[in-house]
Amino acid sequence: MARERKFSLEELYKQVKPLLLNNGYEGFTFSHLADALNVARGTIYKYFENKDELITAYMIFEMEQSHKELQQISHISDFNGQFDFLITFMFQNSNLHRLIEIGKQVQSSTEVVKKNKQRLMEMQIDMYKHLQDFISLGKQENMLKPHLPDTLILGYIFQSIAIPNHFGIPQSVWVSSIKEMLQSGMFAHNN
Amino acid sequence: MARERKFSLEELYKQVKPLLLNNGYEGFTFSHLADALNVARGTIYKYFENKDELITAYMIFEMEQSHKELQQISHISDFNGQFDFLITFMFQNSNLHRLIEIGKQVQSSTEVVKKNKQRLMEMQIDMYKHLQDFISLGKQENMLKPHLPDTLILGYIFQSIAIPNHFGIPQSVWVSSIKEMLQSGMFAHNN
DNA sequence: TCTCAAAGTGACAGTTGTGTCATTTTAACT
DNA sequence: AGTTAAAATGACACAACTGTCACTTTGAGA
Repeated sequence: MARERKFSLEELYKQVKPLLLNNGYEGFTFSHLADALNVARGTIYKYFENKDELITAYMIFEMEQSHKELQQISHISDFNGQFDFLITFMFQNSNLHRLIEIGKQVQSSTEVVKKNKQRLMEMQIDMYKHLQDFISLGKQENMLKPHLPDTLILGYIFQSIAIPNHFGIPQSVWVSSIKEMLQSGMFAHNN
Repeated sequence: MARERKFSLEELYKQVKPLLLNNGYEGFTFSHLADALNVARGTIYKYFENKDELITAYMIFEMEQSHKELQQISHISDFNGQFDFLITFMFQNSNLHRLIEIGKQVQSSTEVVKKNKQRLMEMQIDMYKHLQDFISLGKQENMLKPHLPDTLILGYIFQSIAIPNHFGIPQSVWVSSIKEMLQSGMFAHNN
């Protein structure tokens, strides 16, 4: 007996993404989203109590996809393969980073929001565990410098996608340069 | 015949900084700032037409200080000295980065705002020139790999300050690890 | 001590966003 | 064709921020 919905949750999330990335947490409004969905603002309140609930729910959705993708890393046996996989993963999920930053701006208000934030936290820890295994493998195989802090190694890999390519250097050059930089740094080894 | 002012521009800027860093562009309001200064909101309008004008003016103020500091780099003759100087500079100006990001959210509206943005742009270019010289020197002295794009090298150095030190690794270890990472990467050179 | 202009105030009108809810629309199922 | 419950709507009350401006306060200088 139910009337057909004008939009699915997936469609909604798809609209949320650019709005959130372009306007940030504070700049994101139900009005904008309603416009993007060609729907009255009130309608969205049928599915989400408020902005924080919507945003955290969206983040979980986005995270779940990335998480699933990243899990594939454990099916690769050698370190070099994992390293390549991780670089590719990063470039394919380049805005995940910014979304996480935006997510930090959500103040836990409702019980639901608290639960969502909890869930997100768990997912991040879980992802981190996978990456930790990657680092461990690298150090075990004597591929990574053992004295560098794990968190710095991971941080470096993740930050590298955020480097702005202002001068439009071709993607292939850019990516291979980043790989080289991560592996052996910027100093010429002439000494 | 003028009455004494309740706050100086410097005092105002000092209050702007945390408000902007904590709440972002959209989250920054004249009300908050007025509260922080113990002043009526209307008072601030005596000095700034609107939010964009205030924020860009503040950015110029902040930039000028960093710029002056960075200029010292040209007094250092050798590349290694400049490299060390730059790392120190970055850590002392760790939020400059975020401020520039926030600055990008300012839509040019007034004529004054446009001028301020223009001025900021020029300062950034000027700073970039100094850094460009640094890279050139490094390549000339055969210290830096000649095939890596200059903008990537610079980007890499600047991103490194943004790596979150979640696990509270001691500052000295952190900084020296970052230096090593930049110089020779994360791979053990065992082949 | 008086003057006066700069500094500061707070009330007003306008805009934008929030959350609610009584009402209307829709289509699947009798 | 009629029923019905989910889906959608849009108006309402409220809150926060913006920009303006007539007015008040203040203290340096005549």
